[in-house]
Amino acid sequence: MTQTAIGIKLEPFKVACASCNLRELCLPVGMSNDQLDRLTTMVATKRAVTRGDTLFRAGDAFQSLYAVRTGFFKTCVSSEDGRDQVTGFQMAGELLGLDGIGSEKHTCDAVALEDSQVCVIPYQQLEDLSREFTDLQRQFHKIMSREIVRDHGVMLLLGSMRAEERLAAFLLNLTQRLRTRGFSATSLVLRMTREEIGSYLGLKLETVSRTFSKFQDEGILEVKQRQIRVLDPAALQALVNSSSA
Amino acid sequence: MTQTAIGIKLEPFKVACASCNLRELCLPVGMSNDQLDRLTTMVATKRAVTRGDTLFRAGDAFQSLYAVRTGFFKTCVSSEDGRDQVTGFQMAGELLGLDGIGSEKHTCDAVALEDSQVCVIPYQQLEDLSREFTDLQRQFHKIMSREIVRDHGVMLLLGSMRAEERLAAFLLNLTQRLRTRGFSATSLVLRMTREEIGSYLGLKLETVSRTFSKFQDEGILEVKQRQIRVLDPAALQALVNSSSA
DNA sequence: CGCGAGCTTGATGCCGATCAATGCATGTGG
DNA sequence: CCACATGCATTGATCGGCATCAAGCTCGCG
Repeated sequence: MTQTAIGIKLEPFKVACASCNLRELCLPVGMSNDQLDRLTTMVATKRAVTRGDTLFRAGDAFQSLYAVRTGFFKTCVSSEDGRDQVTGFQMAGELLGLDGIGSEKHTCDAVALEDSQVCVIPYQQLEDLSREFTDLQRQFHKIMSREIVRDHGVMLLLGSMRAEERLAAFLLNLTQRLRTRGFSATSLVLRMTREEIGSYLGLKLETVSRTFSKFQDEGILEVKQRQIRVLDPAALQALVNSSSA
Repeated sequence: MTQTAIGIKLEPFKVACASCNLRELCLPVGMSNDQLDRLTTMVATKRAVTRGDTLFRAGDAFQSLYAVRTGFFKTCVSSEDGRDQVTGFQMAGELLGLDGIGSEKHTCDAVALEDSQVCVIPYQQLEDLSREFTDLQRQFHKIMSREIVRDHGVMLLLGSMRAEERLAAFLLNLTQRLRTRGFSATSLVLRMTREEIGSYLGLKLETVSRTFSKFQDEGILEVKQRQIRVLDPAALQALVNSSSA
């Protein structure tokens, strides 16, 4: 591992997309071995991001997308005044930086919530390669589209759900994504603070905390700081599905 | 104009992208004349949608994107229970249907709020053509990326703004987009009901109505049902920029 | 061991939801 | 052309959920 002048760690060794355990979640979905080799060459650069550091900031020139290899990120936007909003939490296999394509500048901050590693995907090269490989093109478009759909889901949550419903939806989403990655669906460690959860869900940290406590009282969760055990997933699901109207 | 069996009006005549007054807002940005001809061929099919009718519904198979040529749309998602949320309002030059790429099914309803016409963009052909023309590829990616950025802005609004700030942001966004299209930035006719505005902004229709009245009392707006005149745009801007914290 | 960041819990207040009535414009059928 | 229905908007009164303010508490770490 070498260290550049500005402190970004670059790893010269290759991690082949073909042998990455995230290949079924990430860009390479559905690609042939030849194509995977080309993709591997494109994403040769890795970057380590220490907990608390930013991968990119709003305003930075947009050059690359990033695929989370290990670790956990949040993205947040902020308006001219101090207001800011967590727009998402990203885990292994998920892409960061799609917001930057439109204006050729990043429009949000991406912050590592634990020590993390990302594959750097130079955008120009991704464009070139996706003109060659229709599967890559298709997959990339799908990823962008799913991000839009995900955002619409968050809008629904922010626009029409009450605090308990929001937190239930958040936890179900997290556990589902962890399960997809082979982790337990019932036991998890939150990587983010109550305040960050609150920002994402449009709630204050006290409300998040109270709602965790309520869920615990009701036997839905076991909460020990950031250690969460889901005792009654069906109850969470019922909350999300129960129209408050 | 012909009429198909299922009542969709198809217009056989061509409207060339090259001579469309929306070409600087839509897909063709930056393309050469040759490329524009190919694009024109691709979007030969037009479709008319009567006020109140849906262009597509959640669950419909995804085949095409749509570019609004004339008229006005809303898109809305709904959860299994009755809850639903307006996720956007689309006017001339804007694309509809990006949500469908990810799952090959549409995930929201697109409803015409006035009699409208759209250019049908067969997605498969768009993929093919954008492998040929890097400008088209680039522009398409930018449009998707901007949709993501727009959604993040809405999340910020829903997550951290109060009612007045939301409505002010909404009005500023509308007037800005109208200005881009050569319309007055001060005088506008709302195409949507108070309830639809409320759904988009995460407010009840009564709150929207009260806030309009408040703005009128304060001399910021003149409100006559759906006829709006913006008397003091700076006041709206100040509201959006004033951190409530 | 003591500091501090983050979390919990309580008391109070406010913004926006809810419930309810009225007003206003458009359209329809007698 | 009027009577009435219908959909949308306005306005008022009340209520409730979440924010806010304010203490303590927990745990990791120097």
